[in-house]
Amino acid sequence: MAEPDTPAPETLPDVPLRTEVRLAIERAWEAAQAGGALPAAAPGTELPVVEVERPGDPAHGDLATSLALKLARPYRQPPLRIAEAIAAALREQAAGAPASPIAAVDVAAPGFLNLRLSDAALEQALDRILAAPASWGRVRAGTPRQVNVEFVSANPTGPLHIGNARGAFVGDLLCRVLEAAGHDVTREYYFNDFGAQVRNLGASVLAIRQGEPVPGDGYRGDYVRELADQLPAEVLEEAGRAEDRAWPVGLWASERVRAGIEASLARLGVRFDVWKSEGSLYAEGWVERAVERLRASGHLYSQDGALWFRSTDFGDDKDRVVRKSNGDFTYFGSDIGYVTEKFSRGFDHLIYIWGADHHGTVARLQNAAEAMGYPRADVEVLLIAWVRFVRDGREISMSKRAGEFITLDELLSEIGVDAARWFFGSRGHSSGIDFDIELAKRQSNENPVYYVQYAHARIASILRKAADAGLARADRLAGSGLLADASSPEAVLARETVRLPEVVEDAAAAEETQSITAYATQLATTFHAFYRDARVVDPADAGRSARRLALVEAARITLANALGLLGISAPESM
RNA sequence: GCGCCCGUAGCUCAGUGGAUAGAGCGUCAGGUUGCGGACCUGAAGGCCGUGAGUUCGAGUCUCGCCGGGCGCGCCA
Repeated sequence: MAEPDTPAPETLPDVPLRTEVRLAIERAWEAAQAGGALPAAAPGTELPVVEVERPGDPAHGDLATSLALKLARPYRQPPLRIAEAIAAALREQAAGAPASPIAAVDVAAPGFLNLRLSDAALEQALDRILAAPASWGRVRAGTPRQVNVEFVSANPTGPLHIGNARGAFVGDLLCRVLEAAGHDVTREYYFNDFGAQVRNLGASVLAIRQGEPVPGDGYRGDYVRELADQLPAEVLEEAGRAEDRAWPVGLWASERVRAGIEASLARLGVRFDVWKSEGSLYAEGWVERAVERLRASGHLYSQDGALWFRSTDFGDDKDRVVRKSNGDFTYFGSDIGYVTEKFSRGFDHLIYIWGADHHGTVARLQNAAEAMGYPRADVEVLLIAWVRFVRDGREISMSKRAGEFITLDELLSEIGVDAARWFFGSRGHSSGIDFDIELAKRQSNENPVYYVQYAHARIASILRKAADAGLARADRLAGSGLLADASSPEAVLARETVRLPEVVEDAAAAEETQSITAYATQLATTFHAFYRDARVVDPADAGRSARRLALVEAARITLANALGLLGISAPESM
């Protein structure tokens, strides 16, 4: 086979190898069809799409597809025969294209196509990592979107507690993954500066400041006392003149609390692009206009002095009140205005990250969006399952009003940001979690996150050792013969290292991050095995050392970028 | 009662309809004259809640049942 022309690595398209292989299979399928090796599909049957997966057993090659099995019915032919026909077309294709990523094609019963990647393709991928490390793991989305992700959105009536942690991490991780997959993401925090709870907070602060008892449904907790102590004289004076004394104090207090929340989130590495206040939706007329839009299209009616949305027209159990008989809009009314406001900013996809206890309100939001003419699928709600926080076997209450909750800041001082990010990032958002604080503290030293970070630190140490020994890394692996032995430690590590873009692609498509933590753990394991079997720094063989240095540097970059995607640090030493 | 989510190893959890169901922790037995032992090798441990169905193929899809969680306001 001729030496393939290697384009400058920085100009290589960031197409995962898996995607190249999928496209090759599609072409082979078409060729087999056109060449008469495959019959016409039986009428009325649906043709499958080509899916390529990593086989669990390395003996089955690097990539595999069950396409032939799925074609058996439409083609009314044994799957093995179909597999052979596509395999033949693939081999012919690869023979005619020296740069083909496919080195070998095998057919396995009952009809799998098992493929092995070429050394040249793997080496090129490694060179691409070394040439442009910062962008490694970023992929081009099929259809890039302007995505608005709204999360946390806790009312600024008290500091964030550990119950808010999951939503904060899940939201931030999702944003990072979507960005890596080529989408344009805006992180948004929606907060209530408008309703009764703000006044309630103000009344509580005022009561404490004036030495009166806190109202029965008021807020307690140390932070309320601190606010009372810090309440400036001018706000107090203003309250004294106001008809509703709690209101100005509440506004002042909630802004203080909001700023505190922003600072807490910053310590988690979570930053928002937009802080949107509910009051601004009214001030700018969004709610009124959205309601008018629903009215004009016949989706509203009046009853008992209230204004109702015909949610049942869209399959809801009951209609929903938009404006109460006292003239105030409901929370749902604000939501309707907010949807239009978000779309007006040019987003084509909205993601809301809500606690599972809000699931009952999902349908009405999507129904209203649909009624206003927005695609239902572009108003997506991810429900985060409940985290049951336990200390010494006893559930911890998270009530702000009772004031006996654990704050986010306290949690992080106990287990650390990296461990917390890993904990939430490695679990699906829809399963309930029991979180035992004491257990988490004890296990934080055994946390897999340190295993991955250790692998990174170990490579960094090797690179330092190599520099001390005056060994340089190879500037190019393509054509180096590094992978000549397919069962060598080098080949195993290389195959694992080049997978990152596929993992990112899958994570973004699934809107989950577990695949990334799982991959990072796997890559760390593969590296540790490599470390055991292959000495990198060896002055007696500078050439081999140079190639291995390039390989472990590619693995290091991959580990660092995988951790970076999760917002987790990749230390040079631990 | 209705709706949504969940049920996988002792524990905490992964598992885009594909080949022998995985990881970490825990338990047990081992490993270092050399680049970091926060490491490595091996073992034990599973009727994937349960019963049917769809499929060439089901932990994954459909339906029923059992168990757990959360909702079912002119609250936010």
